[in-house]
Amino acid sequence: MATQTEPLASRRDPLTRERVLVAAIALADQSGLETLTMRNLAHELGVEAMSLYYHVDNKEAVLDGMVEVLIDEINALVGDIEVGTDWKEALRRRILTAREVLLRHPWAPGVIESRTNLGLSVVRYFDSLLGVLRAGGFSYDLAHHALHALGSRAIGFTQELFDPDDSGEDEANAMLEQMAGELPHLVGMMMEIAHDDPGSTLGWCDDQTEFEFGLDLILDGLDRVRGTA
Amino acid sequence: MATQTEPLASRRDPLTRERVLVAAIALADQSGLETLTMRNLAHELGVEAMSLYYHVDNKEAVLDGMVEVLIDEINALVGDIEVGTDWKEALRRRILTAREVLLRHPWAPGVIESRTNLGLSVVRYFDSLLGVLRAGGFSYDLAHHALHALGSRAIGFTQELFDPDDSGEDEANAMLEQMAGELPHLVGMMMEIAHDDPGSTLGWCDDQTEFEFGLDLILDGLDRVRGTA
DNA sequence: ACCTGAACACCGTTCAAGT
DNA sequence: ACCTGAACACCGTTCAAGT
Repeated sequence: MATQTEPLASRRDPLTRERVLVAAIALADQSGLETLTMRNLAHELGVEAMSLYYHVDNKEAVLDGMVEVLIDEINALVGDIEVGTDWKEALRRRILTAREVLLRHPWAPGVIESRTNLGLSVVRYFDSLLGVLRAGGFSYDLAHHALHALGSRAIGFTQELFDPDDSGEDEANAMLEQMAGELPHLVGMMMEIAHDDPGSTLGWCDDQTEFEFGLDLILDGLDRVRGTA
Repeated sequence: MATQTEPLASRRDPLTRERVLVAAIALADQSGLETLTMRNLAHELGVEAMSLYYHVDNKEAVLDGMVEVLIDEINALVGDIEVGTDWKEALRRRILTAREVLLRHPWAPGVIESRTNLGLSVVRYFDSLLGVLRAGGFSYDLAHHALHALGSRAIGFTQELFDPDDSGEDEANAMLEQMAGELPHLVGMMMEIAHDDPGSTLGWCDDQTEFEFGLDLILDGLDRVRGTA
């Protein structure tokens, strides 16, 4: 326990690429991606902004590296999951494991989707998914389609179009009621939900439930086309 | 035809919110989203940057408005599609119509996903999808799950994780070959593709085919759970 | 009502210079 | 080898002022 109380890295330790990336992740986790500026990041490391450029090409490289660190973490967890017994379960467990990691880093989905080309760790992750599919009897061609069909779900997230945890909930409800004539099905749905579970309207979506519903829908679909083709 | 040769709007016409949004879309279409700055946009309209703020709250409002205009266009096209004969076909046609519009505006997916709350036009679009599902016999609850399962596919796009049209293709191929030992399934897939269709490796994905494959997989899946539940 | 000039508080980044 | 200070070219945005 004595070693635990030591600081992880003294302010006077020389900077490394690794330390920069870890600090960037911590900063984005705690304060949000919009406060991740080169100046803030440098300040967090007890250094001037320009020092970062000695260890990292530019800000894009920082974002690339943050994703890399995260997916490496996923790869480490996912490597222990056995392949071959049941491809659907093996894939499902990998994806839900990846999701657990990403859920701890709300900035990750947006940053991942903004990368123009993904690094080696993501390639490794997809190679392992491909391995599961192949072991499950998929042709390369069908496995390729499968990964496209899963899309970002393959690494454990979907970008929700309407994010409910925002403040504009009451406002949105008011809009809906006012538009009752123009949006008949939407208000019908809201009314049924209000009836079944009074008090909850827009905040009722359980992201994890929806994610697993969609995931299982696709996995079951793939199982069927695998049998057909 | 004489009226056609007249400029759409004289430089001296007073600015309107509408003209700002249309110009913003045109600028993003032609030069990419990164060149859509308030200054550039103003210049395009023959005006100073600060004049924009008289018609628009801020840049976020411009982006909101651009999405709004786009989805309104989709709604107009989609309104003519009949409901009721075959829900799957009706939904499919709506989604593929939306996709056709979005494909003309490469910046749209990213901007849509970056909105914290979507406007009325998107709500209207989803109401119409809900209508199709209801007419097809879906309960509100199942229809709700269905829209979540479709995610951004419901408005016609998926964010591709690896976008192939970029310049780094040869580089990526070189990486793959070097990593042959570590990425057995990926190189196996590449080799099979190279064998079947020599010369094409990373650029082989047909986005439209993959989109429709995934879409049909989900629609078929929904058809089955509808029967079950 | 509609537009502008000057200015502010921020960015990421370069470059020559320090130790 | 590693870090810094000053400066540059950009952002979005405010505010008082012009017509």
